[in-house]
Amino acid sequence: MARRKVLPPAAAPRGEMAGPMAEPLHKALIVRTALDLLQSEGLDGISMRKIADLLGVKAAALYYHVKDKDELLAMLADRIGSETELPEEGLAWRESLRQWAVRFREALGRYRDSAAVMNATLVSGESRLTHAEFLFRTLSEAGFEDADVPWLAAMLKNYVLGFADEERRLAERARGDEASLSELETEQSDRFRALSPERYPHMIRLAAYTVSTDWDREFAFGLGVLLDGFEARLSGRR
Amino acid sequence: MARRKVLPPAAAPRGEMAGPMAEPLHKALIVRTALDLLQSEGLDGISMRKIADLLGVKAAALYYHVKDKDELLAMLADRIGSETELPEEGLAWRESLRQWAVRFREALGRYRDSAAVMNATLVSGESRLTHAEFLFRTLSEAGFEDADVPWLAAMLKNYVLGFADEERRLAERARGDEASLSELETEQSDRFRALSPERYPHMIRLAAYTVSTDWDREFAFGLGVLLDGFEARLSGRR
DNA sequence: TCGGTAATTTTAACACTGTTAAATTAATTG
DNA sequence: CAATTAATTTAACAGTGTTAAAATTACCGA
Repeated sequence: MARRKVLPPAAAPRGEMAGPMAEPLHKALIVRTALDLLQSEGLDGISMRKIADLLGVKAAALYYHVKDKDELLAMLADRIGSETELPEEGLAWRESLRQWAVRFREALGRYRDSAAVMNATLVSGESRLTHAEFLFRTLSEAGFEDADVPWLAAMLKNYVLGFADEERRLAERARGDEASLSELETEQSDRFRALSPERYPHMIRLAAYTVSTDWDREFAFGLGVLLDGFEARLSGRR
Repeated sequence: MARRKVLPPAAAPRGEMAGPMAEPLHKALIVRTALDLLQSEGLDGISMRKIADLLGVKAAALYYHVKDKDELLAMLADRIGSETELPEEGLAWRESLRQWAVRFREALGRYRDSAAVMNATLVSGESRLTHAEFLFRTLSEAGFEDADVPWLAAMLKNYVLGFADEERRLAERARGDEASLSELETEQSDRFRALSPERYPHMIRLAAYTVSTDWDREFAFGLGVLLDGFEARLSGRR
């Protein structure tokens, strides 16, 4: 009564990274499939049953390899984070942090709802811990006070995550506007047309800048602002 | 076959705020109940059926007054936000933004998972729009360039939300550690004991600062850093 | 007061969700 | 080949958001 055969004999080269020598194959396969599903359906579209379907397996089988859906999501988050390469050694702290932020955002940009996935899970995996350690070390060696370092690190991380989320939100709204444009009459941003110009004059005036925008530029801008703040705290003041 | 009687005749004074003259009573009641549930069970514990139970009603009844669970959550977010009083007129921009951030955080602190609720919903309600308008106006009148204003506003908002979320996360972990302390042996922070000191030396050294901490002080610190960044962008550079 | 209409609420169901225990099948080892 | 372990399925539980149709309640004019 031949069943499936998810790479039973071959595969699993073993020893490429050694580490805990842990699970050789299936866990990674599940994560990869879940990542595909994340890409095509978004975070809300991820369910154990759908992942199992994609693997040609019943949902309960997943629980032999994975404890929880939470654990699975944490693994997803760690895989996404793991695509961020740490900056080379020896850079000035500001440039080092800047590069990290840029690359982290790039990694987030490669997957749908990635920021939401990161926010929904605790830091526990290898790669995310490594990143935290990098931030802590860089800030510490830059001369920031010990008590401040964790908060500065959190600020930088949250800036990137917040920006990525904002990006997604606005992109989604843009998509929604397109849809309602070809479906019904409304010509510009649905939501903004409804605003009373007397109550929200500045919002209406400035809304344009949030629509057609150069994301890379704006990300760099905000990052510069934040790092300026860091720098102010380091030299002089306090 | 006498049924309930959710304030049928009396109540609904009408005219206290006029506005769209809209729904007089039930919508507000549902929101209030949902807010209670949020307080006692957290965001994950909120379900239409539980809200209905608390009201002595079947779940489907809610859909006569409310379109969606999403709409309901958006109303929750707006109610939470509405407890932030805007700073008085005439303050310097920095002090004005500082006060807004402090008060917004206070409002978030009054409800459980409030940051998550804000993040899970689009800005659409009265109060959140008013806050956005306030930020836009303040930044605009402070002299920041039009194109930058929306991003600066987003940064400030995201800082407060990110901090509130971090606060909740760490508080939750602290609670988890207490539990495992009285349940099993582990003496300090579960998660950190497991970290290899050679891999994550800085994290381990600095972890202490994230445990027993003065949240108010740290919030003010980060806020100062951020506003320093704003200031640097305004005077001098660029 | 009665009857009809409109405003609400319930009943019942659909199509999902995460998760577990027990039974079953496949693979591996002695 | 037999016995043991590994992996998967079956079946079920308890819950989720949401909708259509039926039942009920409230209201309002005749």
